[in-house]
Amino acid sequence: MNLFSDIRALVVENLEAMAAEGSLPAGLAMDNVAVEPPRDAAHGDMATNAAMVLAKPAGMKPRDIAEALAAKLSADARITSAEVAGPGFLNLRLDDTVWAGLVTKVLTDAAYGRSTMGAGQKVNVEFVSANPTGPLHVGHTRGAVFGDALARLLDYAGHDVTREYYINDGGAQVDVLARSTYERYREALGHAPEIVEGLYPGDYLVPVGEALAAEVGDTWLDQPEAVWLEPIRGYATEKMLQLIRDDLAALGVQMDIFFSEKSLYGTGRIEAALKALEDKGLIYEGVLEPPKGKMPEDWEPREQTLFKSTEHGDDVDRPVKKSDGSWTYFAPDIAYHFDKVERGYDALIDIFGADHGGYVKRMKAAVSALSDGQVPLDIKLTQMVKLYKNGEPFKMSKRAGNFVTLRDVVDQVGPDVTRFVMLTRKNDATLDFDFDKVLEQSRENPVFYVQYAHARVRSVMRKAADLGVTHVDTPALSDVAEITLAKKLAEWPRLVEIAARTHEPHRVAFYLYELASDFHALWNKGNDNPGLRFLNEGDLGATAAKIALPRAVAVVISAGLGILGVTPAEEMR
RNA sequence: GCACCCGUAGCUCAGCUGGAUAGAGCGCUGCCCUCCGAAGGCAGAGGCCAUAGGUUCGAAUCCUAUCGGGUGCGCCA
Repeated sequence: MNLFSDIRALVVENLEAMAAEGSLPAGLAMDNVAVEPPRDAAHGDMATNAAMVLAKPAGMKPRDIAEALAAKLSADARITSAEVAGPGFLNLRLDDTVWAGLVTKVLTDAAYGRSTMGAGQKVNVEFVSANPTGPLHVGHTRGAVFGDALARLLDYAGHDVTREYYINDGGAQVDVLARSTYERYREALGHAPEIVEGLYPGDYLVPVGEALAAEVGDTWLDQPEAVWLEPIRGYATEKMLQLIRDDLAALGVQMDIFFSEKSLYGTGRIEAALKALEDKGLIYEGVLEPPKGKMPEDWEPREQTLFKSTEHGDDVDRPVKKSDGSWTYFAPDIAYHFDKVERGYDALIDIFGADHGGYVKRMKAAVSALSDGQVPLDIKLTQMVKLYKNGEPFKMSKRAGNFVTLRDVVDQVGPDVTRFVMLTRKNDATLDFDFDKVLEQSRENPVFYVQYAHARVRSVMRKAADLGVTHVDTPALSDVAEITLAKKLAEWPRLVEIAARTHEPHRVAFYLYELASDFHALWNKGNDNPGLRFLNEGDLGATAAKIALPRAVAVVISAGLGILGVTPAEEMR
């Protein structure tokens, strides 16, 4: 149920009645008719732009349409007043019982806020997809949180969501991993490791080397690389993947599919994907122009196999084969996305770090070409996370391989705080993450503020139970603070749909903050006005009615936090 | 040089398929605890929405240009 779409339906219904009566031309498009919460509460509870939108096509004055519509709408029991305002807005006021009914709805309908707008569409969300060469760092953490929250949001809005991780295990970097592991293996057998430039220096490979030594003994010691590279690569990659899985689990992220890049090689799948493009006349041999203004030092014109991505919106065509005939990175990526298309998803979403922004157009071009424009691909970029400690920038020593890992963050502040904070900024805005401030317990910290509201409600519920109030009655809402809060609850289903449509889970976090704010305001009003307190020891019947509103607030906060992947707090400690 | 993202209060940021007088926190000023959790709340001050044009009933939002910041730009993944 969505009160705004209910009222919009009512508006449209009456406009159509007007058309039937001849007071409006027939056949007008109603698509742009909107019913929205007004920015200013003085303008009523809801406003519709119907008269302004229809004035031109109808060839009528907006105010004339608005007044005729107002007269009709007033007949509905839910609407207490309909006033024409400004250039032709129609401001609607709803009966107090509507808000009370809404609160009851929140408490009785477990699906309140869920949307069917997804209509069961199959959506694939690919995120993190970090190279399996080490633990996840802060940047990956943001991608992981964003992707998982988006997946939860889409699920909540009625989509059939698959979470997927693309393992880059086919390129040179897993060879580097193998060599780095080999040195740790030698180290475990009592030899000094030679971590030369270009190898991964991180000590997270030490236990891997030890485990390997324990398993195979000295069989590979002093053996040529050709002997051990492949088995160690497989071994180390598997270990790294396990590490990554554990890291994600610590954050509360669970992938449905781990897709191996390697599985695309030697199986004809890359060839098949490129064949599909070739059949559409999008593959050719050619020479690219050097980029203007920034001439690479060693530029030489060379013929390579190119994908005509410009046919699908890219700026230049992109190579799929290097001049030596081997695949570029882009080729398996095309094959991977081809696979996703063939698996029958209705929509694809990729989440990249902002440093991969240059790949957006070519990837979209590839999917557009491979699906004949049938499968939309949305690519969301997550911006950098800047770390701070006590207001000071937090320096990472990359040289020693000591970067701040997902584990570092989760161990220090916990998964709930990590997740919420990472969602308090739009995905394409840089995020400041201060290890101290995110744990601060003040209004400044949205995590705390929202959790505090929830904890306060739970506290009230515990006390109500102590008083013997076990049921909840229909509330009688009269004070503006109560009505304001109920209206905020009414916005929830609408907000879910907007957030899901725009692929922006941060909107949920901001909404929860606003909801908490309205709740705290009502709470404090109870300090001055005992009639607004939720508990009344002398009147348990009144208490049963009064606790409906806060309880509904907790229900929605809990649902919203669920989308963010955050556990609601029962109490603050 | 080209592409993408960003530019909103002193600071950090929201702002709905284009809607009315652009919002919140921090900071600043002044208030509210014999009262369900004051870890909160109320009120005030603070804006040429980078700049200049355009589209229309209406623009922070859409288009063009300029300025400023970030990211990326064939045989790296």
